[in-house]
Amino acid sequence: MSETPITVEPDSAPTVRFADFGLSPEILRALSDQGYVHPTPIQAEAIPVVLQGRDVMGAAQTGTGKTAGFSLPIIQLLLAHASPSMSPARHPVRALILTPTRELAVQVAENVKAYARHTPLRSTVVFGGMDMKPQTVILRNGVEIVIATPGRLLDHVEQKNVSLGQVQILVMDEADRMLDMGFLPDLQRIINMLPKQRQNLMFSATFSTEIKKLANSFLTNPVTIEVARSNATADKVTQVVYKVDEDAKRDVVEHLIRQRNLKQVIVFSNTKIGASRLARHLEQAGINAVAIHGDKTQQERMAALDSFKKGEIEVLVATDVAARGLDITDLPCVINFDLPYNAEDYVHRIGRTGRAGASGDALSVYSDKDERLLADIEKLIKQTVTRGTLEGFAPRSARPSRDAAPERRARREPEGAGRSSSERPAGRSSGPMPRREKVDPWFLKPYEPAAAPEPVKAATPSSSSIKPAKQKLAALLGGIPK
DNA sequence: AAAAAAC
Repeated sequence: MSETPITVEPDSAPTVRFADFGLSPEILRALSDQGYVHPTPIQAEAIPVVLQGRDVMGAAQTGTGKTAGFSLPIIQLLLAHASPSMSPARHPVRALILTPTRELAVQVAENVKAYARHTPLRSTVVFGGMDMKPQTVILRNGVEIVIATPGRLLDHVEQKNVSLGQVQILVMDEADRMLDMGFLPDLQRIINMLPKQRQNLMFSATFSTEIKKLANSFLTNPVTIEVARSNATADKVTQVVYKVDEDAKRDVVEHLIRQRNLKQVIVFSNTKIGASRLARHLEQAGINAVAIHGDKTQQERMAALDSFKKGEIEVLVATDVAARGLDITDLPCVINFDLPYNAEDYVHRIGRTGRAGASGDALSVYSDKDERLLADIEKLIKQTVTRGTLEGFAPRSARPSRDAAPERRARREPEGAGRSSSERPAGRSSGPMPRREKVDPWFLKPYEPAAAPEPVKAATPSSSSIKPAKQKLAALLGGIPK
């Protein structure tokens, strides 16, 4: 058979196929159902190691195919090794996969279900914000694989809907995110319920000191798997930042969406309220936009994601609930309405675009006060981001925004009073005043600069602000039994 | 400083 030779990278390994791993015919059939033939790098590395029963510490980001990297060998292991015959339960939980967000749990569960579809293995997903009852029925009927967010899983355990005493394999997905989100105590409680003898897989986007400590405390002699850091993916993403007046950010985002005629874009906001307001602003401007964040009901969150994926919605305005994990593929563009406080999150956010070989744009708007955030980001990604200029954008002069919250509008001083936005106290736009008695609202007083524009403490290391949290974490980590 | 996650 004479094939036209194709260009191959000089030292690329011979092409591996899923069929080479000794996976069962049922699993291979599920893969071919989906048209998968060749594993991604992390799958090629992880599958054999997991099949050997080894613990794994994997550094991999979303979009690398890590879900299949752990779920395929797990399914294989569960098929190959029968459930312990002593088990009183007919279908004890044998594999437990924990994720930091509900949407990620759903997504992982969909994958697992698809890969296991031709096997007798049952799986289900449990997470908060939804009725307990349907989950309870499924758990009580018995499942081998559970995908869960920690809080709701503990709830089910307490109600004796599920027992974790037979778990053979534990997966912690997005472990760094779990730590960020303060899941450690829950994780600790869950881990204490599992058999001491088990296989552990931990995946994390970063290899921070905290993650290494966590790995040391509950992985046994793990194999470390690391695939290319996402900094490399940034090559395909064209990044531009626009410095604008803080109060003009919403209009600028609207402008960018119109100017570029964007039909599928995620806009990231640092706050839930900011996301809601921006979505409403865009809606009122005639752009089909929906907000997704943790204050929305689970039904709303799922509906938003669903209709965005279907293309019914053009703009998804999201908090970092959507920064990681969500498999919204190949977006042409991502916009940061706020620069993220964690530079790492910038990488995750822009990772929503420029995937699978496609190119993408990551646009960010920021204002004076965010210079430090931008500097942190550029330091992390080791490149300077292009400063863009807005063409054809006409700022509306200090126009009171129509969509201000009613209570805010009521407090707003009569008439524009011709005060430029830069004169306003910094706190105004960042949230409502504390609802306490004897309020002495700023708008009743003549304006004075807020406590002298904070002197720039050049000597302060950027990590100082998160040190207390780190110490607390270290204390907790020390408390995990080996 | 804010986000997420159990009721």
